[in-house]
Amino acid sequence: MAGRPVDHRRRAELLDAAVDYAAEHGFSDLSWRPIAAALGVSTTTLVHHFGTKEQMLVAILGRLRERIFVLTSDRAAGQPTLAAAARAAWEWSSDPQRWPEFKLFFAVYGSALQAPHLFAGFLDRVVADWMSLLRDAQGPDDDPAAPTLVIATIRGLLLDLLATGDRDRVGNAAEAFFAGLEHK
Amino acid sequence: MAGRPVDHRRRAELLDAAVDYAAEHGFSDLSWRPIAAALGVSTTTLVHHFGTKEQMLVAILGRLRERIFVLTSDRAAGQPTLAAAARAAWEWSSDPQRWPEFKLFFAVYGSALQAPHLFAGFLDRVVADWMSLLRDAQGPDDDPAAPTLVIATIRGLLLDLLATGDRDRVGNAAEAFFAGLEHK
DNA sequence: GAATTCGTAGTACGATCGTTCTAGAAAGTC
DNA sequence: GACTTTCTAGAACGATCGTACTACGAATTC
Repeated sequence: MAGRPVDHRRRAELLDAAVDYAAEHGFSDLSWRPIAAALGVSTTTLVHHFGTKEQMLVAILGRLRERIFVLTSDRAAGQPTLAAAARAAWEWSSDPQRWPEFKLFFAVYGSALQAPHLFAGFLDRVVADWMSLLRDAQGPDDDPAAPTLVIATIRGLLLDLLATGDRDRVGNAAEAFFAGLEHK
Repeated sequence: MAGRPVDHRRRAELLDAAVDYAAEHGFSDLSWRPIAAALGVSTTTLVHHFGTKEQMLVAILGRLRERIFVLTSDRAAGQPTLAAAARAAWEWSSDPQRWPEFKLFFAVYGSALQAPHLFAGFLDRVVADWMSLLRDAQGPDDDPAAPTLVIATIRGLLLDLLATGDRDRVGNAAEAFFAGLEHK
């Protein structure tokens, strides 16, 4: 009865490569053939592993969100205060090495806002994940305004940084924000 | 020598209709034929007024940025303090009636981050326009950190609001931010 | 009214799109 | 080795894409 077993590792490998490709070549114009060519496989292989193109987009965006969240939460989780967690998250996120990934993140975010039916899973978790992470660092004060503000500010500053590349101005603004968080 | 004069009003009319169409149907999958059908014209007419599809995208995003900036600056300009200007900008921007326009704004923003060569004009002005607006309200204190933070926070809060629709939580966070701005 | 330019539409071309079909090699169980 | 399922590739399909070409009414100058 059994036959060849499903190779989950292979799918994960292709998915990560697809995320890298999307970060480099953009998210809005993805199509089977160029991705397949870049990954050194046939389009049939991608179709076999991901189904339809829509399903592949959902898989890419899900993996991207997971990658960013896991890496950021490694740095932000376990911090003693909300301000410390915010500072840790910012310092990791604002590294120019992360820029392609975050440009892709905001491209996906924007697309999701205009196609909520397709990207419902992304929109559901894109704020909630971070809220629960930050509220762990927040301590007994359970006012959701503070973590909401931290998420919004970090993302807004990233949008500025990615658009202008002005690390000095944006970095100073971030520092002012964290300082205000601590003296409250 | 002269012939029929160029009808600039006609182009502006079509462009505004195209922006409305993009706000309703999404930015990433725009193509001549569906837009033309929705606007009740032929694709040839659109090509005639806008040139190539890339040029039409640039025109759409330019007009969108202009529309949002003009309308917001009507409310924010002339405010006595930075906090007042920020509050005015937020109160106008967060109105659910504006959501489709801002979803399009962030979709364009995300696409621009991944195609900076195409959307350089957008990226150049998307922060600079607001900086100059807010620094007028800022008064003698010319530290760019404060207006940078205002822009980032408002945009980050909008991202949250548009993704979650949670007006209470995001509204409270906005209020906390403005209160902090005033007592500084 | 002749000449010229603009606005609009219809048609057609080649390219690319997502997807399906067919087929064979690979990796398991019995 | 027989059997079954997965993985991969190639070819082909119909649809849609951006764009160029042709043509004609509208608006203006001379």
